[in-house]
Amino acid sequence: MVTAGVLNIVKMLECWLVGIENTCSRIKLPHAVPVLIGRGPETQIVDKKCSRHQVQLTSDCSKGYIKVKQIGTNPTSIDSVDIGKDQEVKLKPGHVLHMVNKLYPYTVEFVKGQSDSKDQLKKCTSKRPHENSLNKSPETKFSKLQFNDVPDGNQRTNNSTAEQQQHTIQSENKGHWSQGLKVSMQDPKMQIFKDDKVVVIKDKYPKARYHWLVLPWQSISSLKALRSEHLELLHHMHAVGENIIRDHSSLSRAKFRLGYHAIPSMSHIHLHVISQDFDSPCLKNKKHWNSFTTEYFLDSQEVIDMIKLKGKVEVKDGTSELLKSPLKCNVCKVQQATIPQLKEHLKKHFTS
DNA sequence: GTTCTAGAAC
DNA sequence: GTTCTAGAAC
Repeated sequence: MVTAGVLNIVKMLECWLVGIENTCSRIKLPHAVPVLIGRGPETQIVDKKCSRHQVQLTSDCSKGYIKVKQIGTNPTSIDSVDIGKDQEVKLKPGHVLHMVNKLYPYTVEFVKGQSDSKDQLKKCTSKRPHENSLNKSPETKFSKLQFNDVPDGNQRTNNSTAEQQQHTIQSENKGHWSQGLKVSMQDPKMQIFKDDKVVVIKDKYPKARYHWLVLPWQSISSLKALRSEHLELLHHMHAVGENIIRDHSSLSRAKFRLGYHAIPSMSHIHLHVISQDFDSPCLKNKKHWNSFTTEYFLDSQEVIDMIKLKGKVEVKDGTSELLKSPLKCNVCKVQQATIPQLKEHLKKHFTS
Protein backbone atom coordinates (compact mmCIF):
# COMPACT_ATOMS: atom_id res chain seq x y z
CA MET A 1 0.00 0.00 0.00
CA VAL A 2 1.00 3.59 -0.51
CA THR A 3 0.78 4.38 3.20
CA ALA A 4 3.10 1.60 4.32
CA GLY A 5 5.58 2.43 1.57
CA VAL A 6 5.75 6.06 2.57
CA LEU A 7 6.22 5.19 6.22
CA ASN A 8 9.00 2.81 5.30
CA ILE A 9 11.02 5.24 3.21
CA VAL A 10 10.87 8.10 5.68
CA LYS A 11 12.28 6.06 8.58
CA MET A 12 14.91 8.09 10.42
CA LEU A 13 18.51 7.14 10.82
CA GLU A 14 19.88 6.42 14.28
CA CYS A 15 22.77 8.45 15.59
CA TRP A 16 25.65 6.91 17.55
CA LEU A 17 28.67 8.52 19.13
CA VAL A 18 31.45 5.97 18.76
CA GLY A 19 34.76 5.81 20.60
CA ILE A 20 37.67 5.36 18.21
CA GLU A 21 40.18 4.01 20.73
CA ASN A 22 37.68 2.73 23.22
CA THR A 23 35.46 0.94 20.71
CA CYS A 24 33.05 -0.32 23.33
CA SER A 25 32.01 3.20 24.10
CA ARG A 26 28.96 3.58 21.86
CA ILE A 27 26.39 6.10 22.95
CA LYS A 28 23.07 6.43 21.18
CA LEU A 29 22.00 10.04 20.64
CA PRO A 30 18.25 10.48 20.20
CA HIS A 31 17.22 12.89 17.46
CA ALA A 32 17.12 16.56 18.53
CA VAL A 33 17.52 15.78 22.25
CA PRO A 34 20.49 17.50 23.96
CA VAL A 35 22.65 14.96 25.81
CA LEU A 36 25.40 15.84 28.30
CA ILE A 37 28.50 13.66 28.11
CA GLY A 38 31.87 13.69 29.83
CA ARG A 39 33.83 11.87 32.53
CA GLY A 40 31.83 8.90 33.75
CA PRO A 41 30.92 5.25 33.25
CA GLU A 42 29.31 5.84 29.85
CA THR A 43 32.59 6.99 28.30
CA GLN A 44 34.90 5.26 30.83
CA ILE A 45 36.86 8.53 30.93
CA VAL A 46 38.40 9.04 34.41
CA ASP A 47 40.65 11.99 33.53
CA LYS A 48 39.83 14.83 35.97
CA LYS A 49 40.57 17.35 33.19
CA CYS A 50 37.37 16.15 31.57
CA SER A 51 34.23 17.57 33.13
CA ARG A 52 31.35 15.23 33.92
CA HIS A 53 29.41 17.48 31.56
CA GLN A 54 32.22 18.17 29.10
CA VAL A 55 30.00 18.48 26.01
CA GLN A 56 26.37 18.83 25.11
CA LEU A 57 25.51 16.80 22.01
CA THR A 58 22.39 17.29 19.94
CA SER A 59 21.94 14.99 16.98
CA ASP A 60 20.07 15.81 13.80
CA CYS A 61 19.29 12.51 12.16
CA SER A 62 17.66 14.10 9.14
CA LYS A 63 20.62 16.35 8.38
CA GLY A 64 23.25 13.80 9.37
CA TYR A 65 25.32 15.66 11.92
CA ILE A 66 25.46 16.42 15.63
CA LYS A 67 25.95 19.80 17.24
CA VAL A 68 28.73 19.71 19.83
CA LYS A 69 28.73 22.39 22.50
CA GLN A 70 31.71 22.57 24.85
CA ILE A 71 30.42 22.94 28.39
CA GLY A 72 33.60 22.06 30.32
CA THR A 73 36.51 24.46 30.80
CA ASN A 74 39.25 22.37 29.18
CA PRO A 75 39.28 22.25 25.39
CA THR A 76 37.12 19.92 23.36
CA SER A 77 38.17 19.79 19.71
CA ILE A 78 36.91 18.66 16.32
CA ASP A 79 39.59 17.66 13.80
CA SER A 80 42.13 19.18 16.21
CA VAL A 81 40.44 22.59 16.24
CA ASP A 82 39.33 23.68 19.71
CA ILE A 83 35.63 24.45 19.97
CA GLY A 84 35.87 26.95 22.83
CA LYS A 85 33.81 27.08 26.02
CA ASP A 86 30.09 27.57 25.37
CA GLN A 87 30.73 27.45 21.61
CA GLU A 88 28.92 25.03 19.32
CA VAL A 89 30.29 23.26 16.24
CA LYS A 90 28.83 20.62 13.93
CA LEU A 91 30.34 17.14 13.92
CA LYS A 92 29.77 15.13 10.75
CA PRO A 93 30.63 11.52 9.95
CA GLY A 94 34.31 11.15 9.14
CA HIS A 95 35.35 13.96 11.48
CA VAL A 96 36.96 13.32 14.85
CA LEU A 97 35.85 14.75 18.17
CA HIS A 98 38.43 14.77 20.98
CA MET A 99 36.60 15.01 24.26
CA VAL A 100 39.33 16.96 26.08
CA ASN A 101 42.97 18.03 25.50
CA LYS A 102 43.18 16.15 22.15
CA LEU A 103 42.42 12.90 24.01
CA TYR A 104 39.54 10.41 23.91
CA PRO A 105 38.63 10.50 20.21
CA TYR A 106 35.10 9.88 19.03
CA THR A 107 33.30 9.97 15.75
CA VAL A 108 29.66 9.94 14.78
CA GLU A 109 27.76 7.32 12.83
CA PHE A 110 24.30 7.41 11.36
CA VAL A 111 22.84 4.00 10.80
CA LYS A 112 19.48 2.69 9.67
CA GLY A 113 16.92 2.90 12.45
CA GLN A 114 15.85 -0.65 11.74
CA SER A 115 19.16 -2.22 12.86
CA ASP A 116 18.63 -2.90 16.53
CA SER A 117 20.88 -1.77 19.31
CA LYS A 118 21.69 -5.30 20.49
CA ASP A 119 23.21 -6.00 17.11
CA GLN A 120 25.25 -2.82 17.37
CA LEU A 121 26.55 -3.77 20.81
CA LYS A 122 27.29 -7.33 19.77
CA LYS A 123 29.39 -6.13 16.86
CA CYS A 124 31.09 -3.75 19.19
CA THR A 125 32.13 -6.30 21.79
CA SER A 126 33.33 -8.78 19.21
CA LYS A 127 35.55 -6.30 17.42
CA ARG A 128 39.18 -5.85 18.22
CA PRO A 129 40.03 -2.18 18.79
CA HIS A 130 42.08 -1.62 15.64
CA GLU A 131 39.30 -2.87 13.43
CA ASN A 132 37.17 0.08 14.39
CA SER A 133 39.84 2.74 14.07
CA LEU A 134 39.92 5.39 11.40
CA ASN A 135 42.24 3.75 8.90
CA LYS A 136 41.92 4.40 5.20
CA SER A 137 40.86 0.94 4.09
CA PRO A 138 37.62 0.96 2.12
CA GLU A 139 36.59 -2.16 3.97
CA THR A 140 36.59 -0.74 7.50
CA LYS A 141 33.57 -1.32 9.69
CA PHE A 142 33.40 2.45 10.04
CA SER A 143 32.68 3.08 6.40
CA LYS A 144 30.32 0.15 6.10
CA LEU A 145 28.24 1.19 9.05
CA GLN A 146 28.22 4.78 8.04
CA PHE A 147 27.06 4.05 4.51
CA ASN A 148 25.04 0.93 4.98
CA ASP A 149 22.31 2.34 2.76
CA VAL A 150 24.59 2.78 -0.25
CA PRO A 151 23.63 0.05 -2.67
CA ASP A 152 27.00 -0.74 -4.25
CA GLY A 153 30.28 -1.51 -2.56
CA ASN A 154 32.26 1.30 -4.17
CA GLN A 155 32.91 3.08 -0.89
CA ARG A 156 35.79 5.34 0.04
CA THR A 157 36.55 7.06 3.32
CA ASN A 158 37.67 10.30 1.72
CA ASN A 159 35.81 13.04 3.55
CA SER A 160 34.33 14.85 0.57
CA THR A 161 33.18 11.57 -0.91
CA ALA A 162 31.80 10.63 2.48
CA GLU A 163 29.76 13.80 2.62
CA GLN A 164 28.50 13.33 -0.92
CA GLN A 165 27.42 9.81 -0.04
CA GLN A 166 25.74 11.03 3.11
CA HIS A 167 23.76 13.45 0.96
CA THR A 168 22.93 10.65 -1.45
CA ILE A 169 21.58 8.62 1.45
CA GLN A 170 19.45 11.52 2.57
CA SER A 171 17.95 12.08 -0.86
CA GLU A 172 17.51 8.38 -1.53
CA ASN A 173 15.84 7.57 1.77
CA LYS A 174 13.42 10.45 1.30
CA GLY A 175 14.74 12.30 4.34
CA HIS A 176 15.27 15.25 2.01
CA TRP A 177 13.32 18.41 2.86
CA SER A 178 11.30 18.22 -0.36
CA GLN A 179 9.67 15.02 0.88
CA GLY A 180 8.44 16.66 4.09
CA LEU A 181 4.76 16.76 3.15
CA LYS A 182 4.69 13.00 2.70
CA VAL A 183 5.85 12.72 6.30
CA SER A 184 3.49 15.37 7.69
CA MET A 185 0.38 14.02 5.96
CA GLN A 186 0.91 10.63 7.64
CA ASP A 187 1.22 12.16 11.10
CA PRO A 188 -2.12 11.97 12.95
CA LYS A 189 -1.16 15.01 15.02
CA MET A 190 -0.99 17.10 11.83
CA GLN A 191 -4.26 15.89 10.34
CA ILE A 192 -7.17 18.31 10.53
CA PHE A 193 -9.44 16.12 8.43
CA LYS A 194 -9.21 12.92 6.45
CA ASP A 195 -11.40 10.66 4.40
CA ASP A 196 -10.75 7.79 2.01
CA LYS A 197 -9.34 10.08 -0.69
CA VAL A 198 -7.61 13.04 0.97
CA VAL A 199 -6.05 14.41 4.13
CA VAL A 200 -5.90 18.04 5.30
CA ILE A 201 -3.03 19.44 7.36
CA LYS A 202 -2.11 22.91 8.52
CA ASP A 203 0.78 24.39 6.59
CA LYS A 204 3.83 24.05 8.85
CA TYR A 205 4.87 27.64 7.98
CA PRO A 206 1.53 29.35 7.33
CA LYS A 207 1.74 32.42 5.12
CA ALA A 208 -1.60 33.81 6.38
CA ARG A 209 -3.92 33.59 9.38
CA TYR A 210 -5.48 30.47 7.84
CA HIS A 211 -3.39 28.21 5.66
CA TRP A 212 -4.18 24.53 5.08
CA LEU A 213 -3.01 21.95 2.58
CA VAL A 214 -5.29 19.34 1.03
CA LEU A 215 -3.33 16.28 -0.10
CA PRO A 216 -4.60 13.16 -1.84
CA TRP A 217 -3.56 9.77 -0.44
CA GLN A 218 -2.84 8.79 -4.03
CA SER A 219 0.76 9.54 -4.92
CA ILE A 220 0.72 12.34 -7.51
CA SER A 221 4.05 14.14 -7.68
CA SER A 222 2.89 17.49 -9.08
CA LEU A 223 0.61 19.37 -11.44
CA LYS A 224 2.53 17.93 -14.38
CA ALA A 225 1.23 14.46 -13.59
CA LEU A 226 -2.44 15.51 -13.61
CA ARG A 227 -4.71 14.05 -16.29
CA SER A 228 -8.45 13.79 -16.94
CA GLU A 229 -8.66 10.68 -14.77
CA HIS A 230 -7.82 12.88 -11.75
CA LEU A 231 -10.72 15.31 -12.30
CA GLU A 232 -13.01 13.67 -9.77
CA LEU A 233 -10.22 13.74 -7.17
CA LEU A 234 -9.47 17.42 -7.90
CA HIS A 235 -13.14 18.31 -7.47
CA HIS A 236 -13.15 16.44 -4.19
CA MET A 237 -10.00 18.20 -2.97
CA HIS A 238 -11.61 21.54 -3.78
CA ALA A 239 -14.84 20.62 -2.00
CA VAL A 240 -12.92 19.45 1.08
CA GLY A 241 -10.99 22.73 1.07
CA GLU A 242 -14.23 24.70 1.03
CA ASN A 243 -15.60 22.59 3.87
CA ILE A 244 -12.50 23.30 5.94
CA ILE A 245 -12.98 27.04 5.36
CA ARG A 246 -16.62 26.80 6.40
CA ASP A 247 -15.86 24.73 9.51
CA HIS A 248 -12.85 26.67 10.75
CA SER A 249 -13.26 30.29 9.81
CA SER A 250 -16.91 31.04 9.16
CA LEU A 251 -16.93 33.63 11.94
CA SER A 252 -13.87 35.45 10.62
CA ARG A 253 -15.45 36.22 7.22
CA ALA A 254 -11.93 35.96 5.83
CA LYS A 255 -11.47 35.80 2.08
CA PHE A 256 -9.79 32.69 0.73
CA ARG A 257 -8.18 31.34 -2.37
CA LEU A 258 -7.76 27.67 -3.20
CA GLY A 259 -4.99 26.84 -5.61
CA TYR A 260 -1.68 25.31 -6.55
CA HIS A 261 1.82 26.62 -6.99
CA ALA A 262 2.71 26.32 -10.67
CA ILE A 263 6.19 25.08 -9.75
CA PRO A 264 6.05 23.68 -6.22
CA SER A 265 9.11 23.03 -4.08
CA MET A 266 7.60 20.19 -2.13
CA SER A 267 6.89 16.79 -3.59
CA HIS A 268 3.34 15.36 -3.55
CA ILE A 269 0.57 17.47 -5.03
CA HIS A 270 -1.07 19.78 -2.50
CA LEU A 271 -3.92 22.24 -2.74
CA HIS A 272 -3.28 25.44 -0.78
CA VAL A 273 -6.30 26.81 1.08
CA ILE A 274 -5.13 30.21 2.23
CA SER A 275 -6.80 33.31 3.62
CA GLN A 276 -5.95 36.50 1.77
CA ASP A 277 -4.74 38.57 4.74
CA PHE A 278 -1.17 37.22 4.41
CA ASP A 279 -0.78 38.24 8.02
CA SER A 280 1.91 35.84 9.19
CA PRO A 281 5.47 36.00 10.54
CA CYS A 282 6.29 33.07 8.24
CA LEU A 283 5.76 35.26 5.18
CA LYS A 284 9.27 36.63 4.97
CA ASN A 285 10.38 37.27 1.42
CA LYS A 286 9.50 38.15 -2.15
CA LYS A 287 9.27 34.54 -3.21
CA HIS A 288 6.70 33.82 -0.51
CA TRP A 289 4.62 36.82 -1.52
CA ASN A 290 4.75 36.32 -5.26
CA SER A 291 4.08 32.61 -5.06
CA PHE A 292 0.60 33.39 -3.68
CA THR A 293 -0.22 36.69 -5.36
CA THR A 294 0.97 36.38 -8.96
CA GLU A 295 -0.01 33.93 -11.69
CA TYR A 296 2.46 31.58 -10.05
CA PHE A 297 -0.60 30.68 -7.95
CA LEU A 298 -3.08 28.77 -10.09
CA ASP A 299 -6.64 28.75 -8.82
CA SER A 300 -7.98 25.28 -8.21
CA GLN A 301 -10.92 25.97 -10.52
CA GLU A 302 -8.57 27.07 -13.34
CA VAL A 303 -6.55 23.90 -12.98
CA ILE A 304 -9.72 21.82 -13.18
CA ASP A 305 -10.94 23.77 -16.21
CA MET A 306 -7.61 23.41 -17.99
CA ILE A 307 -7.58 19.65 -17.52
CA LYS A 308 -11.13 19.46 -18.84
CA LEU A 309 -10.10 21.52 -21.86
CA LYS A 310 -6.61 20.26 -22.64
CA GLY A 311 -6.29 17.03 -20.67
CA LYS A 312 -3.36 18.37 -18.66
CA VAL A 313 -1.96 21.46 -16.94
CA GLU A 314 0.29 23.68 -19.01
CA VAL A 315 2.59 26.01 -17.08
CA LYS A 316 3.47 29.13 -19.05
CA ASP A 317 7.08 29.93 -19.91
CA GLY A 318 8.61 32.44 -17.55
CA THR A 319 6.44 31.41 -14.61
CA SER A 320 9.45 30.95 -12.37
CA GLU A 321 10.47 34.56 -13.08
CA LEU A 322 7.21 35.74 -11.52
CA LEU A 323 8.74 35.02 -8.12
CA LYS A 324 11.04 37.99 -8.68
CA SER A 325 8.23 40.41 -9.60
CA PRO A 326 7.94 43.75 -7.77
CA LEU A 327 5.89 43.55 -4.58
CA LYS A 328 2.30 44.59 -5.28
CA CYS A 329 -0.47 44.70 -2.72
CA ASN A 330 -2.97 41.95 -3.45
CA VAL A 331 -5.89 44.22 -2.49
CA CYS A 332 -5.18 47.67 -3.98
CA LYS A 333 -2.30 46.72 -6.32
CA VAL A 334 -0.05 49.52 -5.04
CA GLN A 335 3.61 48.60 -5.32
CA GLN A 336 5.73 48.37 -2.16
CA ALA A 337 9.50 48.63 -1.94
CA THR A 338 10.28 46.05 0.68
CA ILE A 339 8.66 43.20 2.53
CA PRO A 340 8.49 45.12 5.83
CA GLN A 341 6.82 48.03 4.04
CA LEU A 342 4.41 45.68 2.33
CA LYS A 343 3.51 44.12 5.67
CA GLU A 344 2.92 47.54 7.17
CA HIS A 345 0.78 48.47 4.16
CA LEU A 346 -1.32 45.31 4.44
CA LYS A 347 -2.50 46.38 7.88
CA LYS A 348 -4.64 49.05 6.20
CA HIS A 349 -6.70 46.33 4.62
CA PHE A 350 -7.13 44.19 7.72
CA THR A 351 -10.70 43.95 8.87
CA SER A 352 -9.68 43.00 12.40
C1' DG B 1 10.69 24.33 1.77
C1' DT B 2 13.80 27.01 5.82
C1' DT B 3 18.00 29.04 7.80
C1' DC B 4 22.00 31.64 7.61
C1' DT B 5 24.74 35.40 6.39
C1' DA B 6 27.53 38.46 3.19
C1' DG B 7 27.08 42.44 1.29
C1' DA B 8 23.98 45.76 -1.02
C1' DA B 9 21.07 49.45 0.05
C1' DC B 10 19.99 52.90 2.87
C1' DG C 1 25.77 52.60 11.70
C1' DT C 2 21.15 49.39 10.54
C1' DT C 3 17.91 47.11 7.40
C1' DC C 4 16.99 44.09 3.96
C1' DT C 5 17.72 40.89 0.28
C1' DA C 6 19.48 37.14 -2.34
C1' DG C 7 21.91 33.14 -2.80
C1' DA C 8 24.26 29.18 -0.66
C1' DA C 9 23.72 25.55 2.37
C1' DC C 10 20.89 22.42 4.31
